[in-house]
Parts: sequence; C-alpha cells; structure tokens
Amino acid sequence: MSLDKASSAPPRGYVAWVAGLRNHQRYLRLLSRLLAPLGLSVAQHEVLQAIGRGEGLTQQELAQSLQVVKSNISGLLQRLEKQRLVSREPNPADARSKRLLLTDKGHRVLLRSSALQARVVETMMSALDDQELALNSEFNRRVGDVLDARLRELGGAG
Amino acid sequence: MSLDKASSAPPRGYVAWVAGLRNHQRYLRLLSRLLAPLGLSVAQHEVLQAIGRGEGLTQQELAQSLQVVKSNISGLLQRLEKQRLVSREPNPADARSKRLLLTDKGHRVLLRSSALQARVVETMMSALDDQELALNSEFNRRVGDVLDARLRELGGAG
DNA sequence: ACTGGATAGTTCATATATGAACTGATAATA
DNA sequence: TATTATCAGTTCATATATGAACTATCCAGT
Repeated sequence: MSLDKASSAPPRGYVAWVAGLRNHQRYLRLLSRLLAPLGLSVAQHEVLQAIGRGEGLTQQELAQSLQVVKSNISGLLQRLEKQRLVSREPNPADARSKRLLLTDKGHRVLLRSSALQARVVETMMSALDDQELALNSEFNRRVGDVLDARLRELGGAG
Repeated sequence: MSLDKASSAPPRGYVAWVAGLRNHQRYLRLLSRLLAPLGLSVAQHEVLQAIGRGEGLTQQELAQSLQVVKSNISGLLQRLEKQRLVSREPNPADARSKRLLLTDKGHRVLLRSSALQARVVETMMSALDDQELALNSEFNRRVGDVLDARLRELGGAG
C-alpha cells in the first residue's frame, strides 16, 4: 500500500543535504586531480596549509586544527618528510613534542597548491552572488552550531 | 610588507566553503557514533541504503550510485556479506555480474540505520526554516552544476 | 564459430583515517 | 624525592578509498 513509502519518507532537508554531500565528493575529486601534478594529495595539501598558517606548531595542534587523530598525522608527516616538504624539529621547551616547519620546497609547493585550491573554491562560489554567499555562510554557521551541540551531548571531546 | 598577505588572501567564499567542509566532517562523526551500536560504519550504511533503493542492482551500478570505484565496493560487500546483511546472487542474464540483495537482517538493520541518519539530517536542518532550506537546495544545485562542468572539462568520466 | 574489444568483479599496492596499546617525557602531589 | 597522572608521538590492526593489473564473460564483426 502507498503508506509504506510514507513511513520511510526521507526527512525534511534530506535531498538538500545529499546534494551537499555530492558536492563535497566532487570538490575532493576535482582538487585531487589538480593537485596530482604537484605530487600532492588533498590531505597532504591540507597539512602543508595548516603548518603554513602557524609554523612551529606541534603534531597535536596540527591534529586539532585538521580535526583528525594524531596517529593519522604521524603517518602523513612521515610521507611529507620523506618528500622534503616538512621538517620535524625538537621542541626545546618540551622534549615530548616536535615543532613542525615547512622546508623551502614545502613553501614553494604550498604556494602552488593553495593557488589551485583557491581556483576551485572561486569556481564553485562563482555560482552564488555576494548576497547568496552571505546567506550560505549564515546557514553553514547555524547548521554547524546545531551539529556541535548534538556532538557535545554525545560526549564530543574525542 | 602588508601586501604579502593580500597576495595570498583566501578567495571569495573560502570561509563559507571551509565551514561547509567542517560541517561535513561533523556530520560524519555524529552519524558514525550513532551507527556504531548497530555494528555499522557510515560507508556500510550507505551501501545498505543504496541496495535497498533498488534491490537486484549490480556492483557496478552500486559503485556508480555511490560514486566510488568498484574495487572499493568489492571489499565493502565482502564484509557486509560476512555479517549476513547482504547477499550476492548470480545474475541469470549475465554471468559476469552479480545481483545484490539485502538479507532479512539487512532489511532490519537498514530500517534502524536509516532512522538514525534521518534524525541527524533533521537535527541539522532544524537550523533552517523552509524558505532557507529551499534556498540552500538551490545553492547546492548551482554549485554542483559548476563543479560538474569543471570536472567534465578535465575528462570527468572516471 | 572465431577473434578482438568491452564489461563485471577480484586482487594488489598504496594512502588515508580511526582507535587502542605502547614508549618516553612532563607535571602534580604525596 | 618518589609516585602517579597526563601528555606527545609512534605503532599496530582494521576499514575505507583509489588506480592498475588480472580473470572471466559477453558481444560485434568477420
């Protein structure tokens, strides 16, 4: 009977959200293709970018900044160090932690990867005028607040 | 000099986009925590959901529906089959392909995981009223179109 | 019927991501 | 000071994701 469908109807906003998921997927695919000639993955670009924003930060700080676990950072940095894009220096203030720096090559590659990412974001956002962009920011902010609240309810520290 | 900053200023819409990325991350974290008691990952829920939408589909069709590569599907299905959530049956019309079905257990688990996902989406979207939701859909659609066009330029079939 | 090219699925190497268990260094306190 | 907590980073097991190489099947043109 036709009520079966109704009982599992998608919730309000579901279609919009799924469209957003798809866009995220497309963004990653596009950026990943553009970064490939630099020998960088999206994750690697994000690490370079985060280090560039605050050189000398520790791996924990980097993990928090990217919202990933530290074991993930460990592996990413090993590969980036092997490519001579990043260096891990001892922290004189605390022998447990390491200060993360970009090498000269790391700075040069980051300039190029950031320009590519900027072009992707510009392309995407060219679909919205300034007022729509402002609205979109506002929507994202409010949705983020709701998600944060729900995550904190579940014990969201981790 | 202060012009250095300007030369690497983030592009128009960058902040809004990064906020969207963060929301995506939070959504995954929240959903993944809610699905954990069912013994399901987000990827596994999405596979069950896609099969449920069109039982009897092949692995290729599933891969296209989820926009991932078929080798990924192969592994996911192996694990889901081991959990007795999915069965792969021979396709009488084509011995190369396999028809994907949910088991009874698969149907039961999907009902519960879909309800959880629906609650997450409802929670998120409760931050927007109906008009805002419609605007957001429209924004997503337009951004998606621009991304698709750009991907096609790069030979986006893959 | 035969051959060559396309298609469906698997397997392999590798990267990314998580969480748990571990090591070593630091901080807090008894 | 000795003990205990905590914290930074690594390592391991596992899941997810890609792309390339492989197998088996199917189909088109001869």
